[in-house]
Amino acid sequence: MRCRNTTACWASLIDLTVHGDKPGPNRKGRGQMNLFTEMRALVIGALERMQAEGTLPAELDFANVAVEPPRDAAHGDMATNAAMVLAKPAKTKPRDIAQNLASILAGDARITSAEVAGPGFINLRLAPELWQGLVKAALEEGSDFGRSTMGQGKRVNVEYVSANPTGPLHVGHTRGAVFGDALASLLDFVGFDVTREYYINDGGAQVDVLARSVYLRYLEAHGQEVAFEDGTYPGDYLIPVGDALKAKVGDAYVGKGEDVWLEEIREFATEAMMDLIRADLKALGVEMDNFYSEKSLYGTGRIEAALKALEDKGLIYEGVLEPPKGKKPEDWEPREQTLFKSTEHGDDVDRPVKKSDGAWTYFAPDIAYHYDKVSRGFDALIDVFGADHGGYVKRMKAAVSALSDGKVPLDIKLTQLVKLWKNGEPFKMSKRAGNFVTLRDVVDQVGPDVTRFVMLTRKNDAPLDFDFDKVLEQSKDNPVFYVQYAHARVCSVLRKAQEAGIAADDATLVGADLSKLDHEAEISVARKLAEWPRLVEIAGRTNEPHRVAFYLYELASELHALWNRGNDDPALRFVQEGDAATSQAKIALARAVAVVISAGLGILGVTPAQEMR
RNA sequence: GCACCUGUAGCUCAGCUGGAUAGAGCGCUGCCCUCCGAAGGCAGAGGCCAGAGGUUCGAAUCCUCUCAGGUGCGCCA
Repeated sequence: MRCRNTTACWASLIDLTVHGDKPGPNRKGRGQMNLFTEMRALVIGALERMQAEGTLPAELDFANVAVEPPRDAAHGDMATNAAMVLAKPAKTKPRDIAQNLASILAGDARITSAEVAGPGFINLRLAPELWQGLVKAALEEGSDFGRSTMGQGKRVNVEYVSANPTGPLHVGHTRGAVFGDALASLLDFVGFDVTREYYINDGGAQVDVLARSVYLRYLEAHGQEVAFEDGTYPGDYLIPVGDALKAKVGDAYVGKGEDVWLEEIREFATEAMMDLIRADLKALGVEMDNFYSEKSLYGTGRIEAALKALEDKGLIYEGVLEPPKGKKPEDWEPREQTLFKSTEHGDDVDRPVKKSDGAWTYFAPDIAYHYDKVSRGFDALIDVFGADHGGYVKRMKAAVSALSDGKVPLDIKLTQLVKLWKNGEPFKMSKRAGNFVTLRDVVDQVGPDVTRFVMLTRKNDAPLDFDFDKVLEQSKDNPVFYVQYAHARVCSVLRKAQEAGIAADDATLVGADLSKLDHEAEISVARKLAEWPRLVEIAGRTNEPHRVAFYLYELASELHALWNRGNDDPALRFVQEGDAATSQAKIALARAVAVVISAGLGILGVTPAQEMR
């Protein structure tokens, strides 16, 4: 196991060895079908037999023994590295182990061939019955096919969006929202108990600015001329808030000083903004389990309690920080501040928790918030930040490490910028100017499904180009369309079967004679289907939902390829006129693809299309 | 100056706790669609995985250094 620093390691949370030996019941009580873990169990069993026979030493660690899909399909269906991994500890040549192991494996009914290749790989070919069984399992388990118990029901808190309640969500937030939401769904799918959370930054100076901006709109609503100077939010979205305030309090605040209205307007405006944000999220299909208010930390002793916890560990002191080396602020002068000794938990410098005037820094409530998350008993935490917050990763991890005594891992995922394009021109946004591109702008134009899928077609830490024209294009160049089209084609096949008088409901298909599925082109699709349970575990282990999107593209590609083969070879078409039994077997395969696409899109939060127009 | 992220085909990007001859789409080249499933299909060319060392049976992947780009660096959240 490899951990980057002394803080708790995310990977340590889950047992990294694949445990498919005994398929445990999932939440619906159904068995789990994962051919890779099944074959790995077979390999391990064979190795143990070799130990019993004395051809392998008794004391061996099988943790690194893997059964994987080969890169080149010509190598077979699956490959194991067992011989190479074990050669050294067993003090034997890889090929000797491999020969022995291969002959044992070849004796199993599920294996049609086991060949030693390359430096000591064993390439396995699986009996057709296994692929047929897999298709059947996919149909039986439906949307639960691929669901894993890897997370062991451990509780994970995923915090995402957490935009300041000062305006509507913009495109950058959209990516964070989609990413966080898909990640949460993914973790749920692999067996974690997930809480989706939004941290409302309603305690800082920015909500005072909001209140003053709303006050200006309020005066405007009373017919006054107002000027939006620097340091106010000039966006139009505050006009209705000013109107609403007028409707609520009449002219009670007109001509009055801040001491009269600031606090109340702040409350009013923040609530209005959160309503706006909640509506934005809903339009995107994001639903939080919990909204956590920063303000609730102030005046309740909770920040003090969190800092006390650090102090009790000897991690708080009064000191003076060194100025930054390269870019020295003009007005730099040494000041004594209250500091958190984050360097003891992997940070580069200690961080201030109090400003020079004695007020808390923004970091203090963040510490308290994460302390609260730890106290609520989560086994792991995930924060999704914009890439511009990359500088806070280490200090946040340090804080959580200190507060949980290294027991609760915190993974922080950064989402990179989204570049918008339209008509070949880049779209610019500027929150200050008040004319930024909002989440609504995007969702209204292309819909939530396209928005979500496209946002996940790139790794979270890579910049993303979002082209309004291209994402709506109905062609193979557009992954959204390509995947949706595959699902729609299956739906079309089902409709066609019905027209031909062939029963194609799932109950019938499960009972179909799948032994008819023996063509290489069909097995190829089943082989890709078999990767699904494995893929979601990898994606869940790395907290990378984009892998699901890429997999779905590959799976769709397999279906399209089979469909195209049907153009040339009528025997490969799904609906075989006048032959219900054969049709049902082929349709079962297609339907299994649709089931997985549907489940995968479900994780991404995208609705599968029944038909394309 | 320091930290983090990024560097893979002409372009945009995948690449599995390290695995075999590094993949996809676009673009390019060639072939195929009068009709039954072409909002296309098939095939091909195209790579010093930024560079240099190291660890390993094995490195795009792990470690060190260098180069290039991005982001961030107390009294802003």
